[in-house]
Amino acid sequence: MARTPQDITDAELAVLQVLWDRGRETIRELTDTLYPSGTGVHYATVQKLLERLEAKKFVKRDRTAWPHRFEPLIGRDDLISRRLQLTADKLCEGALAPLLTNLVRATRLSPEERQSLRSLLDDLDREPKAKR
Amino acid sequence: MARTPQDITDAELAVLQVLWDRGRETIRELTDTLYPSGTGVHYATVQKLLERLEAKKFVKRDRTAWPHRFEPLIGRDDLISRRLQLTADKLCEGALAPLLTNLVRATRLSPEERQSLRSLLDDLDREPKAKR
DNA sequence: TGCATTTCAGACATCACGTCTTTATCCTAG
DNA sequence: CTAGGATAAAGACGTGATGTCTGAAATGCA
Repeated sequence: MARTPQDITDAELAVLQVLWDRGRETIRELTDTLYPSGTGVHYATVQKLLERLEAKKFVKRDRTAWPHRFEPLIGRDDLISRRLQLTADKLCEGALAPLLTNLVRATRLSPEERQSLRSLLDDLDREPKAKR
Repeated sequence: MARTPQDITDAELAVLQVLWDRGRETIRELTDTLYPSGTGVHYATVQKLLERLEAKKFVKRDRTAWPHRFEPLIGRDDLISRRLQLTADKLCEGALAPLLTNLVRATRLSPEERQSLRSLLDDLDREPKAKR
């Protein structure tokens, strides 16, 4: 059984999280955020992680700026969707509905959350094929 | 950044899926199912995967039977829940609600599915702390 | 009792992934 | 314009996860 590498590894995700929070950042800025007490050894690590993320089209590198600036090409929601689909593929033959049911049961939804979920469903009723 | 091993690997999951379908099985039966054209080389592989699953408490080995019989200790829904929580931990600080919202948006819910989801929510309104 | 099957313990190869090293390139202070 | 510091680029490396396989001991059956 072939081993399938992860789409985004944990270390890569840590970098991505900072990019989601802060937007356009340089390697130096990212390194300082990720390793506040860093001795400077970690710069190359962040650099390599960004290089891999760029190769996988998850971040964009602006080479016109100096030093280069990086920004995410994938949003948090996009990644959530992707991970959910991967889970569905492995456990439900690709169907998302079982995940949905599971979540509704498992989540301790507050009345407010239930209500907002209902309005979300109402929205979907109203715009069956709208772009959002 | 420490690498965290998976709870259940892909190969282990393949074994577990058969157990979910068929219930109590021997290594031989599982091997024949997983490798229909198997030359018998795979027996030990399945054996090792079951050994690891047992060590992680995901399957139970009945040593009174001969040959030993295995059955799952974790259900498909349990694993779905676990994987969803892991995803939430990595991407939403543990909160499941964002996953739920994401799914409702992403899934092409038919009107019927929306309706059954609504009644599920109604159930939750009615039994705030019931056992199910 | 002999044989086939199963059990058990462990070895092994490959690869993912986080980290580090080295060299080339670029900007800027003086 | 040059020297020095920072950055970019390419690659090497170690550890560990994971799938697979080997060999020997144990067990049941003909």
